[in-house]
Amino acid sequence: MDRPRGNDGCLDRRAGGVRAARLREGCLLSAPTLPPRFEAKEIEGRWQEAWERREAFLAPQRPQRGVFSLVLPPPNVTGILTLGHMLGDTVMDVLARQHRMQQSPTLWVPGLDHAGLATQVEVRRQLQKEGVSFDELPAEAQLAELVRWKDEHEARIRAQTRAGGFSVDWSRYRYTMDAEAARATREAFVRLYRAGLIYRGERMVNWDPRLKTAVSDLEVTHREEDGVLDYVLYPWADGTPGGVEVATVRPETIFGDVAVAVHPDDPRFHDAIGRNVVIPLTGRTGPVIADSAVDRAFGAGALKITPRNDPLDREIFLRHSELPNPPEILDGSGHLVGDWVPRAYRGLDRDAARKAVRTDLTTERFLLRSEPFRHSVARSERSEAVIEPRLSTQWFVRMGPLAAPVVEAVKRGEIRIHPARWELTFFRWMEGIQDWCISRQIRWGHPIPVDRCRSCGKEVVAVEAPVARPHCGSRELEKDPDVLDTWFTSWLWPFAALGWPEPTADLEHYYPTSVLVTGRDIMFFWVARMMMSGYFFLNTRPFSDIYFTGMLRDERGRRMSKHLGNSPDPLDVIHDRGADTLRFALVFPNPTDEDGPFGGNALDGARNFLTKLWNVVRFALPYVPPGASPPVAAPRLGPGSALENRWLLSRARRTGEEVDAALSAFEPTRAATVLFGFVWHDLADRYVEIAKEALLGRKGETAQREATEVLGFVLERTLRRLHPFVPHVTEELWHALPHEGDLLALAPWPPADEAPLDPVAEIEMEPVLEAIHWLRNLRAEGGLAADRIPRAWIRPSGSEVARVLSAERATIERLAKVRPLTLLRPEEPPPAEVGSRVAPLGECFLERAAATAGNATALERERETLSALLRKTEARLGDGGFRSRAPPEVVREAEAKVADLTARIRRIDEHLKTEGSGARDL
RNA sequence: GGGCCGGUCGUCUAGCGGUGAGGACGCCGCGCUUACAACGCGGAGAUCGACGGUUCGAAUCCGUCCCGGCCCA
Repeated sequence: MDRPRGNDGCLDRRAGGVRAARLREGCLLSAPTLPPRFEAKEIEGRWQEAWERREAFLAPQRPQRGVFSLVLPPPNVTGILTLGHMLGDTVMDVLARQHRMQQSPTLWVPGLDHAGLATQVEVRRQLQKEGVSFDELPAEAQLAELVRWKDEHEARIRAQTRAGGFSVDWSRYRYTMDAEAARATREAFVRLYRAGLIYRGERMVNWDPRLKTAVSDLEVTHREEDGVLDYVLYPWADGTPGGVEVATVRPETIFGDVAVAVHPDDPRFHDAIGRNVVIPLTGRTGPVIADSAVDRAFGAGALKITPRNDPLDREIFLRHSELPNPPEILDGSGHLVGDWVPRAYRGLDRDAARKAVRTDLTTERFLLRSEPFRHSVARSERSEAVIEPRLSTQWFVRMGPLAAPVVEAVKRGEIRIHPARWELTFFRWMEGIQDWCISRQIRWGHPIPVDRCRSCGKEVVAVEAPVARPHCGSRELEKDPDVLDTWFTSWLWPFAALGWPEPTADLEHYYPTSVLVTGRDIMFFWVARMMMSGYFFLNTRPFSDIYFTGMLRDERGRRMSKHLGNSPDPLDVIHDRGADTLRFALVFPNPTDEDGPFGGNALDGARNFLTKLWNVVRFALPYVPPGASPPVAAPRLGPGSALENRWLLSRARRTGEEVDAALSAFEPTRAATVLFGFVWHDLADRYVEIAKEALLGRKGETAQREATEVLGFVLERTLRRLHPFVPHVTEELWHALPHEGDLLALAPWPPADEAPLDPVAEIEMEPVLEAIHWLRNLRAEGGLAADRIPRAWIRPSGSEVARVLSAERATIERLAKVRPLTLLRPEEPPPAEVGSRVAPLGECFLERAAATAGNATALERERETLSALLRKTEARLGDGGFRSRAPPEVVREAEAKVADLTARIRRIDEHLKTEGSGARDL
C-alpha cells in the first residue's frame, strides 16, 4: 500500500496518478484530481451530461416491480422559476433519487402550465409597456403574442431545471396545452357534463371588470381598506314624512335596487314592513321586505336589495318572488348601462358613477351623512381590480359530490398529508366547498367543448368536434366563446401527464403516483382538486402522500417577491454558488416545511459543508486509492479492533437508520441534519483525527489496513446516502474513490444494518472524548503556549473508565496535546500547581502557566451549577409523592444523581482548598 | 368577525411529560497542527411569550390572555 508523505507535492503527484490510472481504464467520467477547494462550476455540468448520456433518469416502459412516481407541479409560464420552485424540486429530487437508488423504477414527469389568466395578464402588461393594447389586437395576434411569451419562458424554465440537477425524465415532458392535454381536458369536461356535474347557469360570480372575466373564489383576495359608508334616506312612497335609512358602500348600485330589507324581529321597522319607499334618483319605488339574513347591527339596520350586484342581496331576492327582476345595470367593464339607469348616468364607469350619485344624493337631500369606514375589500388576485359581484352566465362544476370521497380518503389515511397539521385546514375548506366557476372570458386557454344550436339553443357536448346536428336539425352551430380555467387542466395532471384518457403503459404502470410535493398556497387551487379528479375519473387516489413545502423568506424575514427585488433567479445562484450548494442550503438548516429565512448564510453553510466533505475525501484519497478494491461489505471487526473503528461503524449504522427513517417520514431536513453532523463531527472531527496514527502506519500494518477499510467503507456509503441531496459533488467524489458501478446516481442505496451496531464501543468512546475535551478546556484556560505539551493527570471515577482511559491513553495525549497522561488511583493525591476540573469521567488535572489563576473561578462556577442541580434533585426526592408515585427507575436515577453530585462537589471543595493554598504560594 | 399555526440563547431552530434544554449562524479568546482559515480548539450566551391549572414531576398536557403569521368571511 502506498504511504502518503504528507506534503502537497506528494498529494499532487498522487492526484496525477489517479488521473493516469483512470485514463488507462478508459473511464472518461473520472475526476482528474481533487483541488483543495470544491469548485461546483467545474463538475456540475459534467455530471449532468453524464446522467443524461446514460439516460439515468429515463423510467422503464415496463417496470417490473413497485414503482415510485411523481409529477413535477408544472410551473406557470407566467415567469421563470423562483427559489421557491427550487425548494420543491430539491425535495422531490431527494425522494426520487433515493427511490431510484433503492431500485424502484422511478418516474418523475416534468411539465409546464399555460397558466391562462395569469399569463394573459403578464403579456397584456408587457404589451402595455410597449404602448400596445392587448385587448384591441385581433384574436390571432393575441394568440401569437401569448405563444411567443410561452416559448421564451419555457426555454428559461427548462434551463433552470436542468441546472439544478433534478432527475426528471425529459422524454416525458408535458405541457398543459399540448394535444394530449387538450384531449384530456375535453374528455374530462364531457364526462363531468354527462354525469350532471357540470352545469351552465346564471349565478353570482366574482367579476374582474379590468380583465373582463369571471374569476373563481380562490382568485380573489380580501384586504382591509378605508372606504366611506353612506347613509341614504329612502322616503316613504305615500308622501308621509321620513322613510327608511339605508347604509351602503356602493351607492352607484342604487339603480339596480328593487327593495329595502330589514330584519323581521327588528322593532325599529315593525311598522315599515310592507310599506313602499322611493328609491332615490330612480323615480321607482320598492317595498320594505323582511328577511332574517339582514344584519341588524350594520349601518342603520336596513339593507338595500340589488339582486344582480351582491350575493346576499341575490339570496334575499330569490326568497321574495314578488320582486321584479331587474336588468343589468353594470356591464362587463364596470360601466352603468340599461333602461333602469337614467340617461345622465349611463356610460359612467363605477368610480365616476359613485361620485355622481353621491353628489346628486346630497343635492336632493337623500344623503343623510357619510362616515369613514374600514372594511374588507375583494380584489382580483391577478389585476388588483376591485371585484364586482355580478350576475353572469357561467359554467360551473358541482363540487359537493366530488369532495365527499376525498375527505373520506384523507380520514381513512389513504392519502396522507405532511406535515399532518395541514389536515385541519384542508378539511375545513373541503367541508365548506363551493361550486367551481370554470369558464373564463379570456383568450388563453382550452376552449369550452360546447357548441350551441343557433336555432333551437340546444347544447352539443362531445369529445370530438360535433358533426351531428342537434334535435331541430339545424347545422348552425355556435362555439361557446369562453375558455376553461387553467386549473381545469391542471387538476387532471397526475393522470393526464401519463397519457389519460388513452390507456397508455405509463398510466398503467405509474398511476397512482407516489407523492405530490408543492407549496401550501395551492392546496385548494390544485391539490384538493387533483384528489377529487383522481377519485372521479380513475376511482383511485392520485398520490398516496402530499408534502407541503414552506414559503421562503429573505434573511430579513420578508416574503420573496419580484417587487422587493429579493428573489434572485436560481440560475444566477447556481452560477455563483453551484447547484449542490443551493440544494443543500434549501434543506438545511431551515426545515423545508416551514417559512424560513434563506440567503447568504444558508448558502455559506452549505458551501462550507461541501468543502468539508470534499476535504475528508481528499484526505482519505491517499489511503484508499482508486486502485484499491471497492468496499462491497462492511469491514469485519473483532474485539481486538481499534475502538475508533468499532465506534465509527456503529455511528454510521445509527446515522443510516435515522436518515432512512427521516426520509420515510418526509423529513428531509432531519435527514440532512443527521448527515451533516455525522460527516462533520463524527467522521472529520473525531474519527479522522483519532485514526490518523493508524492510517499513517504508526500502529502497524494490521491497524493500518483496518483503519483504511473502515474509512473507505464509511466514506463510500456516506456518499451514497448524501447523493440525493447533493448529487454532483457526491458523484464526483465517489468516482475519485474505489467504487463499483459507473454512476453513483444508479448505485444501490446502502442498507443501514450492514454496519455493525456496537453499543459497547459507543459507551467506551464517551470518556475518551470527554477526557480530550476537558484537557483541552484546561489547556485553553491555563494560558499555555501553543507549542507547550503539559503533563496531565486523571483520577477516573470508576475502574471501567480507568481501563478505557488507560487503553486509549495515546489517543488522548495526542489530541489533547498533553504528555504524559497519568492515571491516578482513587485516593492518590493530585499534583500541585495544576488546573483542575471535576468531570463525570473523573477529575482532570493539567499543568498551567504559573501566572494564571482562572482555575478557582471555573471551579467555583462549576460548583454553583452542581449545587443548584443537587438542591433541585434533593428537593424532588424529599417530596413524599415523588418516591411513592414516580417509576422506581426514575427514583433510582435521582438517587444516583445525588450521590454523584455530592461526590463531585466534595472533590471540587478539595480542589478549591488546594487551589487556595496554591494561590497563596504564588 | 370566525378559524388555523406559531412564540425556546442576539438570530434561525431541535426537543413535545423525568435532559446539566441540543444544534447551526453570529459573538469572544487562542491557534495557518502537513484534508479543510470556506478551518481547528476553547468560551460566553435561554428561569423555553404571560398568568393560572392538571401532575410526584411541565418547555412539553389543559385553560385564559398577550404578540406574530396565515387562511376564510
